[in-house]
Amino acid sequence: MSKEITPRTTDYSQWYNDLVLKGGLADYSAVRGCMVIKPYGFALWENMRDRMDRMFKDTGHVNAYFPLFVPRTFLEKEEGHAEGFAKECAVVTHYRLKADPGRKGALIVDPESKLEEELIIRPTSETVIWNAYRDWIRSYRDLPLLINQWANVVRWEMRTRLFLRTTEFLWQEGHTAHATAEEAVEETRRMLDVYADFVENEMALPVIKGVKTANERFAGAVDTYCIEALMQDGKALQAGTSHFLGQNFSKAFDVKFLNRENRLEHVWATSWGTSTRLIGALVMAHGDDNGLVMPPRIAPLQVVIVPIHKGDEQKALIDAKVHALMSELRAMGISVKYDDSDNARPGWKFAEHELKGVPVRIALGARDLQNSVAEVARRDTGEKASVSLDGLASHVRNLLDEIQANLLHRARAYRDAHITRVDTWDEFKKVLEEKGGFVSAHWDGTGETEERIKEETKATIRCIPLDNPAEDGACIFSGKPSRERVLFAIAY
RNA sequence: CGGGAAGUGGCGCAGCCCGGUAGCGCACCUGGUUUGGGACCAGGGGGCCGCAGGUUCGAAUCCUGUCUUCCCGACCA
Repeated sequence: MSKEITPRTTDYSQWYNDLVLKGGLADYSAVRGCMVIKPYGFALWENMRDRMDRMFKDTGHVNAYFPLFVPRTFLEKEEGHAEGFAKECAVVTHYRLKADPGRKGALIVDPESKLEEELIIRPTSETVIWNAYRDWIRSYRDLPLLINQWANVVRWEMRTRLFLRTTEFLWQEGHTAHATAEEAVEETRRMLDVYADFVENEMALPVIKGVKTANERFAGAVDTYCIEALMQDGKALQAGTSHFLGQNFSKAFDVKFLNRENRLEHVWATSWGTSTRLIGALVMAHGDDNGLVMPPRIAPLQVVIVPIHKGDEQKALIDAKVHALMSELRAMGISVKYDDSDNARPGWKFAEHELKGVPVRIALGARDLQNSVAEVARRDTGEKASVSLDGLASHVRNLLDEIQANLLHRARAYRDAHITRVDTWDEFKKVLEEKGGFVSAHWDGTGETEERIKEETKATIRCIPLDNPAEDGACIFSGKPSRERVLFAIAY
């Protein structure tokens, strides 16, 4: 079973699909636009989820769960929100089926079961949650309310791609309520930092923190902050968002609290989310033509050991060494698998584990045993080294750290090399066409200009970086004065 | 939702034009030999030909519809 992977240079999209499908992360399903997350992909998601969940809890948040269904009238309450999501909602209109009188065994929607009010399958949960918060919040003593939810959501997209954009996807959404705007903004920024921390340090993906322009803002938000990552094809991908919602939802759902002065005020809100889309980012940022490359810290499997032997006597000797090594590694908290199945030969196993992106592979043969060494191969660079069995476990532990650091370093070097400062419209178009990546350019601050640029180049403003230095200049498109550069890119 | 392509054992494909009841490689099962980068020999199992209609004595093959996927566009995390 040779699993050919389309090289990136031949067809980047196909390469991505090959990695996801052949790497065993996910599969297509019988349902349009929906995918099956397979055990290997789900193990990855679980690792990501667990790390993030810990970080949320460490910053004072608790988990809860709200309904999948949103009454239509809820969605209507916040105007911007309603407009933003209306076009991509799945709607439940009936609650019962019945036998089709015309076709034996067939079912039809029972027209008698029409719902008085349609239920929307949540595209996000602001409305149901704020409707509940109204009853939960009375005074400033109830604040801040810091809640997160792990859930699935549905957005009826026209065109789907595994992990990057599917009709249903898994995510986490934090929804917090605060007594003051300052506190809510602080929360928005804190969670953005948590995301950046997670994505960079666990996923080894460098991100740029920034603010969205009005055009790119979340429907219903006052400000949308984001982390933007760069993929190997030069396209940007939004890896997480954190919104300052102001009082938009508390006003829409009439959520008030008594402040210390005994006066009623609307509360201030935030919401923030990351999704299984991050897996797509991971695949596209680190993968190569041999398959996936998993960052050690979230890899479903960190180390695989492959025995190489002739006959059972040799195998027994290798087994003994391997079992000792495995206990040592496990004691260090490292996940390890002994791939001693007899139905595949070493070469096949090597290729398979490379496809799956296992960070470290150890091959142990009779020859190695004689020399008290093992062959240690790292997935990120493909390098192989002969390493003494003595102290091998701690060598591996260090190597995992090194791989993690190298992946981040490599991705950062690529990212940094693909942030191009341009000052003319010709340059701007040229860089987008020929090089890709982020283009740092002056912009006059108007939505019209942003639109025009998008029409002509497909590039959008990914963000206005948070640590952006002030710099006087002229808008790349209109020539009007500008006070700072913003980051453009063609995005996923 | 428009334009293009594709759906045949688990995977990759041939067969379709010219209708006659399905084949190849890999994978799988059994036995044996093997094992340092995708092993070999022998034997064997597995297919509603995406689904639904229609034409026909007979449909993988012709016709109609429909579903799913890919690529490219318009919309979005």
